Amino acid sequence: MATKENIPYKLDDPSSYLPGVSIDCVIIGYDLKELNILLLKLKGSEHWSLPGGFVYLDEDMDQAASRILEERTGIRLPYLKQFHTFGDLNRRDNAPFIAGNSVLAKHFEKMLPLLEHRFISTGYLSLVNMHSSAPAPDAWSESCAWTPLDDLPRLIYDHNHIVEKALEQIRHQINYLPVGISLLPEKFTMKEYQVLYEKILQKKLDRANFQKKMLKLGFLDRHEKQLTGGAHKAPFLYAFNETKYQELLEKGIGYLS
Amino acid sequence: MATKENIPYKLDDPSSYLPGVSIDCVIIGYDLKELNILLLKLKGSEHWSLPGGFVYLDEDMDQAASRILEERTGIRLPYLKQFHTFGDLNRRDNAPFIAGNSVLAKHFEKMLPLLEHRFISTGYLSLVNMHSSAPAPDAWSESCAWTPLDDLPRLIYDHNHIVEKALEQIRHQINYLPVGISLLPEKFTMKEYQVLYEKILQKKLDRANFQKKMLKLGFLDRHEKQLTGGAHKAPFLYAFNETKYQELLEKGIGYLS
DNA sequence: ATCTATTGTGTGCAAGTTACACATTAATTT
DNA sequence: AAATTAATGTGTAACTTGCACACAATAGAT
Repeated sequence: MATKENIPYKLDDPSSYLPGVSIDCVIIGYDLKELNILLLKLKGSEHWSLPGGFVYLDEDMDQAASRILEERTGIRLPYLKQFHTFGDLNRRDNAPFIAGNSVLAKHFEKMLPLLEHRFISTGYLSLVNMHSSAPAPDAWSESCAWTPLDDLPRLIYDHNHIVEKALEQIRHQINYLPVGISLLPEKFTMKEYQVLYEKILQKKLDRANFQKKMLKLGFLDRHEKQLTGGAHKAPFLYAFNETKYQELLEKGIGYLS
Repeated sequence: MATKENIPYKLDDPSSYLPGVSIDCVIIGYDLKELNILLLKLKGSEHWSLPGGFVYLDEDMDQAASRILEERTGIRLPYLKQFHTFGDLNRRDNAPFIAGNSVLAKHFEKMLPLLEHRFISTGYLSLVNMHSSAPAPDAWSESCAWTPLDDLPRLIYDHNHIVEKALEQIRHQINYLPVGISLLPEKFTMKEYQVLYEKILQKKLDRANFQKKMLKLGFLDRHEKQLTGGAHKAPFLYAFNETKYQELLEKGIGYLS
């Protein structure tokens, strides 16, 4: 596999890359308040984008997705799930960062041939714990930050569309994705777990039935109660039994529609 | 949209195409006996492949899928569903048709630059009535034929893998795909409908429950009985009420797992 | 000691799933 | 022409799941 480390000279050489094909990563995090997405702001520009990049000539696309994410954000995820390929002719229409950005232009002058010609993009998806990883911008980017999904800015290219498709995918596949174990801290209350589902599915769930359903599935270990949470009965803390969770995930977990 | 008709000169000019990106079509048919897939055999070669091709520089990928299918097989389908993109480095390893095929080499001599360099492929899927369309091979192909899925030959490149992924997709999405209306003749017996589901899901279903379930959904119109079917009670013939079927399809129809 | 807000569990009913049973009937056999 | 055969159409009982709401338990506030 080609990486920044073992073949560093390749980084800004367009002939090292497969032309016409790029990858964009939709990385979703959760801070117990709202869903967030990892975005980059290009240097000398006010425009945000998904962390993306091109595929090396001697590299599988799935590997490229992990490498690109790590290079651009510092976050290492061994497994990203491909969800859709975006190939509309006009997908790069909204590219305000290219023209008239001298700071940026210098930075990837050499890469311009790749960027100027049409390329498609394959979207990759992952759910991560926001607090277990510290995003860091790469050389092209001014910042790399978690952004609330409800408050998404206008992104470059068709990246807003890519995010929408990713969220559709998550909603549709929620029973087969490790939403709980990926997005929650090690220990959490049932309420917190439920609210996560409500944020993803964008609808209210019945508290009593949610609790019974998840407990019945048997992948949650109950721990001690968390006190000083307010003037009311204290909730138990729960944690995932990772083995059982992964087993059940293959058959589908939780709320269907 | 670019087509063979309005810009014919483009056909074998590599510079008309987006490099690095191809499309392969998985077209599934059913003859009331078994599931079939549409394959091409290249001229002067014993090797079969999926109908595929490259994307014009001025063409959306979704449009390209329809155009490619029509150019290569004569079958016109306005809508094909993208299901996965195949980007492994070694996906074109099995390419026995390139070396030492003089008949073929002459035919797309000009296209060799596109074929020689690495390209990824996006798989597109459709379900069609085998008997309502007559496949015809293009200039590069010796034949274009329906082939039983149980009896699939070794295909070029990673095309066997692409077919597997497509079938996975069909099984997984069966409740949201128009399997019945696409694969059955206008009128059919409940048994025939059930066997189709059994072929796709690769498991036996309970006859009585299948019948009641499908009837209860209300998208089947019952017609006269078909006689002379054997020494037993004659079955009714059914037909789809297309409006109701499409309505219900969005919410999901039929057998889940 | 009482109140408050939230948690954990129980209950009833509707709906769906699953596995059979049974009556019906077109064509074949006798 | 009557009996037989084999598959169809429908019924039913046991079980599970989904859904709405009730109620008791309780940590901290008053």
